Amino acid sequence: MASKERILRLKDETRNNILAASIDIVKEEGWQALSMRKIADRIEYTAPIIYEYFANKDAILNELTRQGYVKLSKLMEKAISEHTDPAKQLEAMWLAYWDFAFAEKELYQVMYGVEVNCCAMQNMCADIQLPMNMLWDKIEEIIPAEKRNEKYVDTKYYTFWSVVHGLISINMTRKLTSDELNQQVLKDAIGGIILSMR
Amino acid sequence: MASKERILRLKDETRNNILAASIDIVKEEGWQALSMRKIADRIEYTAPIIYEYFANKDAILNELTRQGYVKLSKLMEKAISEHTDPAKQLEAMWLAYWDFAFAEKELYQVMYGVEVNCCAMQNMCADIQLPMNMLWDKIEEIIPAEKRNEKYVDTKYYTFWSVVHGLISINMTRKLTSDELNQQVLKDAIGGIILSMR
DNA sequence: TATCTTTGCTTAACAGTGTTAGATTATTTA
DNA sequence: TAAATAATCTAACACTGTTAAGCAAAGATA
Repeated sequence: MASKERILRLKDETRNNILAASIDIVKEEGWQALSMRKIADRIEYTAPIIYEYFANKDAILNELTRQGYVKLSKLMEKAISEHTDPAKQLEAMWLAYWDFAFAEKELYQVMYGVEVNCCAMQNMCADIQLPMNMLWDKIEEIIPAEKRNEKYVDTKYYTFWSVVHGLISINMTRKLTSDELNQQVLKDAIGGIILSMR
Repeated sequence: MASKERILRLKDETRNNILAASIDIVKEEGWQALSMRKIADRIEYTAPIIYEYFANKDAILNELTRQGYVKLSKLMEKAISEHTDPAKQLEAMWLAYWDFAFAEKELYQVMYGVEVNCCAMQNMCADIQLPMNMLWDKIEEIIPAEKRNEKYVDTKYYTFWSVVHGLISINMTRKLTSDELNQQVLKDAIGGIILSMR
């Protein structure tokens, strides 16, 4: 009767192998290269048996996403445990979040819907850089002459852009923020950064 | 000889039809539903003729991306023209950016690599909400009792998250920020928000 | 006008995708 | 050993992006 357990253990192993193969493929070739047949190749099975372990491809992504959040939670626990001051703890938690994003880039991508857009970022033409330049120049204009230098403008530019783009993409990928909250965050952040520049 | 021009005009029209059909499909069914054959159906041709106008599917996305940046630039010009104070102008520009993102949601998605992740956001399980809750609770802990209420914590939480996630995804989709700049933005923003809370 | 060439467009195909049904093999049970 | 069950594979379907070959109409040339 112990053989039942052995078999269950083997099944569990295969399930893990599927997940491990998936993340390996993604790390080597990117998300768009992940296919059921490629996963099957790695675990030395044919594609249909994957469906004995996961309902479909999305279910695999879902499980990887879940594991990503678990990993992130653990890193945050660790960050907390390394400090006593709550403010320091919070700072360490966000830095852990940052580090996680790049240490587990592929997981972060699927967790938060970040596409590595082969095409869009190319120096396709001037059009793409125009909005960025308009903002950059306006920021430069506002900064008092004595503080004004390229690095400072860059910092402010990316701070603005990060908070606005971040809030937009959070809104687009989940649907839990209220309009009122969005406006609050937006106005506060923009106003705050403008104040900090003068 | 004027017929040459007429024909060129017709070709240009077809090119525009391809782009218009593409964005229509995306608006109706999302980016993952966009296919060459579907585009061809809409413009009443077969798929291969699209390749007379665009090298491949990516080239269509690229052109839509470009047009997105042109639209965004115009909206920003308008924002500038409606104010005289530079700080007001800058604020209006970011608000124009925000409005554009939701008015032209599909364009924004392809311009900035935002995936509408059918799966990830579901209330799949507690694991997903854990990191968020940890951060939320820590923020609540830091805020002085007299200011502490749910709305305020929410605002600060989303401000933190937006700037960190925004900077991460900007880094992941383009490759132009330096490590030094990232750290500068990150530390400044986190430190700034923490200060603003107390 | 009759032939030749170019253009516009389609059909057919290739290699790949996720997914399912049916057949086949191997293992366990009686 | 025979029957029943489980594990696995083959084959297929309906898609995907993309390319090559072919056809039919239009234009140019003689």
